[in-house]
Amino acid sequence: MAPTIKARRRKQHRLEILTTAEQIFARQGYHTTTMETVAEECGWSKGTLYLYFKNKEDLFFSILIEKMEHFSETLLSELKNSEGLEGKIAALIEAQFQFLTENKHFFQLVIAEQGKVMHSSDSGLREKLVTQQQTHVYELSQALKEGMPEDSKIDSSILAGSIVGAVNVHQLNWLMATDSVDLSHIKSQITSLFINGILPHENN
Amino acid sequence: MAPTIKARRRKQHRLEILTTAEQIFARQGYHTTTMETVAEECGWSKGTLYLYFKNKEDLFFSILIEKMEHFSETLLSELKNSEGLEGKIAALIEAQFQFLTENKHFFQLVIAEQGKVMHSSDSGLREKLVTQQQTHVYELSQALKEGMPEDSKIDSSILAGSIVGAVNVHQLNWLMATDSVDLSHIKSQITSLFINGILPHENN
DNA sequence: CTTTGAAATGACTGGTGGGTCATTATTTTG
DNA sequence: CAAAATAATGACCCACCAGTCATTTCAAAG
Repeated sequence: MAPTIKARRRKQHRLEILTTAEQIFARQGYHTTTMETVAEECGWSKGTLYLYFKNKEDLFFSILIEKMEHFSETLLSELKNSEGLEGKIAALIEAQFQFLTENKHFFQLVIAEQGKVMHSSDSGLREKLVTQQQTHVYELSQALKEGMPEDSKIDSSILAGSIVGAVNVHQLNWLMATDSVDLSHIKSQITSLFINGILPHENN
Repeated sequence: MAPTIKARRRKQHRLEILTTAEQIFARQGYHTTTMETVAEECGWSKGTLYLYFKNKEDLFFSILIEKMEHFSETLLSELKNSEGLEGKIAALIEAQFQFLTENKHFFQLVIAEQGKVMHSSDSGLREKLVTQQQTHVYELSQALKEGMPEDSKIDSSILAGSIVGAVNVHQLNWLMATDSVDLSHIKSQITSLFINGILPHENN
């Protein structure tokens, strides 16, 4: 139990760096952010960063991977607690918007730095994140499937992907918009859209 | 009429550069592509590129802006030629996938380099492209509106955005996938999803 | 064939920023 | 308190590349 105290401080420092770096990367983008800047904003010196992360890419991917895990777990638990396909879809959309408003910076990163992920020089890190994202959508689709009849003609993975994509676009709009956007309106519209399609129905 | 011959050659050269650069940017990403590489692949020398484009960003944004225009026009004309909301939605989805298969590189750029656009140092170019993208979705939503009843509860701009987003996700999957993906299956699933929602209906 | 001006070249430069490591500060241990 | 171990520092190095410009090539005109 002796290492606990030192290890704990290390974890804490690491987390501080991750949190600060996340904000800066989100604000300035990966390439225009320097390790020097991150260090300053953290209150450490540049060299110290390299005691916690192998290099700039490692720092960047650590942010994405660790937060993505949290995000994924949150969504899945919401899905499991909801009944029926309609309920699950509503919960999925709701949870994504909820997470967005609490984690603006993270979403800015995910959306803006897709290219950084695709063209990373560290194939190990890239693979890890890509796999994680695929697993994420797969698990969503499995959770949705639980609410679907056996003989449904709907491909649950396409459904999951479509919902994620539709939500993403509006999240991006919201993040970039200068004027205010009514998120709850968007939320209910999308939900109704996926449940009812364009056919005239009673609205929620 | 004397300048025509020279001007035409210039246009032609410019286009060759744009086309080649598009491929390289798509393959390697913006930041890992050097002007030297572009020049080599074009069969020109580096200095020559600067006779046609002010700088690297100008080259990059020119690709996006000029092709986006083409893309937008194509979609709109397809929408105008389709009857009814269902027809328009089907046409929109169809046209996007069609354009995708004919312009892989362009979509890779659009998806991967969102961050480059957001964090560009040239605010003029950035504004221009962002406005263009907003206009694009707005025009799509107006075109969809033509097929909608006056009193519809559906917000056409949210509908347009959602379709674009849903399609994007699957396009991204297709672009990154190592194994083959059945695009036509995805196409018909998405179409049916937006028209019917998740409710059991007769399928197309 | 010569002249003239536009087009093309590519060696060179200057700024940048990731990553290192010898040195210094701090903490722990004996 | 001293010695040893650990943490933190930041000046420095160097690879990289966008952009330049003096020089050369080419083509058209006379």
